[in-house]
Amino acid sequence: MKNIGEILRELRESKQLPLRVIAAYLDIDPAIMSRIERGQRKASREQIIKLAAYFNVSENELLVAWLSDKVVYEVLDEDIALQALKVAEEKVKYQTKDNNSNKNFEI
Amino acid sequence: MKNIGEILRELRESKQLPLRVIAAYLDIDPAIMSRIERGQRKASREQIIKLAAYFNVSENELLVAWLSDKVVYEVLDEDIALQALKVAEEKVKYQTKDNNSNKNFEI
DNA sequence: AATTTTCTTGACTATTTTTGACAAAGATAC
DNA sequence: GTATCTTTGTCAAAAATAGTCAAGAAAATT
Repeated sequence: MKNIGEILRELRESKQLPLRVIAAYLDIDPAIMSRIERGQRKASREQIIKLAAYFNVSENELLVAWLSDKVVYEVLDEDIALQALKVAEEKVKYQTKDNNSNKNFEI
Repeated sequence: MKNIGEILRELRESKQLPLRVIAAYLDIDPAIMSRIERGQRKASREQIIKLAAYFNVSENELLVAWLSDKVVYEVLDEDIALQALKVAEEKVKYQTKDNNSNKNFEI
């Protein structure tokens, strides 16, 4: 299962493009793009969407890879990671079924 | 499924304690504790641990409630939330089985 | 092998987010 | 109706994030 950085690097290399070109497209420094591909920086949601369009790949797939990476990063050093993810799933399911219960996530 | 704020509030009210007391124990302003209970502020990991000890409840359970809330908050406005959580689970499982593969989560 | 291009990294800055304090207003309890 | 408790708005400090720039390392080209 690839993380978003690996995916982006493979997409770019498959087109034989230098970081410079992608970075210019996103209007950021190549240094940042390098770090994103190596998993040292997080891409923003908007950057992922632009990249999906650029590479002409499924926006959803790319966003899932990106968001799941963010989640993994959030729980990674916890040994209760899996437990927490399962509970989070329950909470998300519950919330989407009953839209009224957004009550306590107002942060 | 209760979120961490509800849990903390119920614990406190079951002991009939004012926010002031818990806040003093955590060395924060009661206003902050109020917001934590109402889900408007995130507690820190350390605060949760202290509270588990204070209320004499399972630290693990409290941490799971807390961490899953954080995860839910991270994915909440995405309609790919569930997909992302499932992928995140896979990634976490994979990572713990093969410790070598921390490679691309170095942020 | 030398040169050019690309990539990576470290140091620095700016911006945004988070965290907490304080005070005032709103509830509740007595 | 006074006192206590809770909530909310605003502000400042601290921390986290996102970016630039430049120098060195690696890779590709000639």
